[in-house]
Amino acid sequence: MLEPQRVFSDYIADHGLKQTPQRRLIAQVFFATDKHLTTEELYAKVRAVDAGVGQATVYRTLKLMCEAGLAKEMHFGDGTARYEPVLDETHHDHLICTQCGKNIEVMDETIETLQETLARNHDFILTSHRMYLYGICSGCRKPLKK
Amino acid sequence: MLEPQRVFSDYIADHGLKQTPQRRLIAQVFFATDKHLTTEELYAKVRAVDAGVGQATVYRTLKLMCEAGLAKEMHFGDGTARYEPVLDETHHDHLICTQCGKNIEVMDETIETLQETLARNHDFILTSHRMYLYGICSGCRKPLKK
DNA sequence: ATCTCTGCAAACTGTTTGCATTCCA
DNA sequence: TGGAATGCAAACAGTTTGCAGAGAT
Repeated sequence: MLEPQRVFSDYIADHGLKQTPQRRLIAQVFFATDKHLTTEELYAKVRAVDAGVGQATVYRTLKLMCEAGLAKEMHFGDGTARYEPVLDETHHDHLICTQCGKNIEVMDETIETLQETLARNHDFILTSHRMYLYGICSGCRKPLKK
Repeated sequence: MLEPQRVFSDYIADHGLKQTPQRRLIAQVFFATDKHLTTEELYAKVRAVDAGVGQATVYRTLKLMCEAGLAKEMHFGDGTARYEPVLDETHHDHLICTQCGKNIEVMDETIETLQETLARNHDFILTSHRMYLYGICSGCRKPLKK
C-alpha cells in the first residue's frame, strides 16, 4: 500500500496548490481510519488535535481529496455524505448490517464480470459501480434461544 | 399489477389515518410515472394539477408512502433524495448514464444469486440490496466526427 | 365533536460561499 | 510579494416542524 498522504502532497504540488498544516492534519486523520466517516465525525477528530481548524476547511479538504482520487463520497440511507479513503486501487462493495451498522467490504470477481456483461448488453460502457448488500450479521441474530 | 392507490387507501384506513384529496392526488401523480422523482419534481407535477397543495404535504405523503411500502427512497450522487414507486414486487437494479442521466432498470438472476451466496459466506442473512452501474450509454458516445 | 391533515412560515441540518486575513511558495 | 488557504459567518438547499385553521370520520 502506497503512502496516501504522499500522493496527496504530490497532487497538491502538481496542481500549484499549497501545503498547509490543516491539510496535512486532515489527511492524516482521515487516512488513519478505515471507516466511512461523515464530515462531522472527521471534523470532531481533527478538532481533538487542533481546535483551531474550521469546518469549512474540512469540507474543502475532503473535496480536494476526492478530486485527487484519494477519497470517495458515498450516500447511505440518511441525508449525510460519508467518505471512504481510497487507500489503494482495490475496488470493493459493501455488506452492511442493518441492525448494528457493521460494514464489511466485499468483492466477488464473478459478479464484477457479470456487471460488465450486463452493461454491455444494454450498450453501455461501464465506468464504475456501487453495490450495497443489506442484511443481518451473525452477531445480531444469535440470541434466539427459547 | 395490483392497484397501488388502493393499497395506499387501505394502509391509511387500517392505520386510523384519513383520506384527503391531497393524498389521493399526490399518490395518483406519483404512481403515474415510472421514473425516479425528487420531491421537487413531484411537487411541481402536483401543483400543475392543484396549485393549492403545499410542499410539506408532498414530503409528508411521500414519507407515508414509504412507510406503507409503496415507495422507496434512494440517493444518487447529488444531495437530493429520489423516490421510486414500488408498483409490484419486481426487484431491479440501476444502470445509469453519467452523461445524460438516463436510468435503465436492469435485472440479472445470476448476479442476484451470487449476492446471496456472497452474503451467506460472510454469515449474513440478506434482506435487500442496491446496485448501481454507472457508465456511458450508446447515445452519448456516438457523434465523435470532427 | 374529535382528532388528523393541511398550508404557511419558521426552524433545522448539511454543505457551500464571500470576504478579510494569514500564510505558503 | 502574490496567489492560494483559512476561519468565520452568512448564504443556501433540502427537509422537517409548530401552529392555527380546515376537513375527514
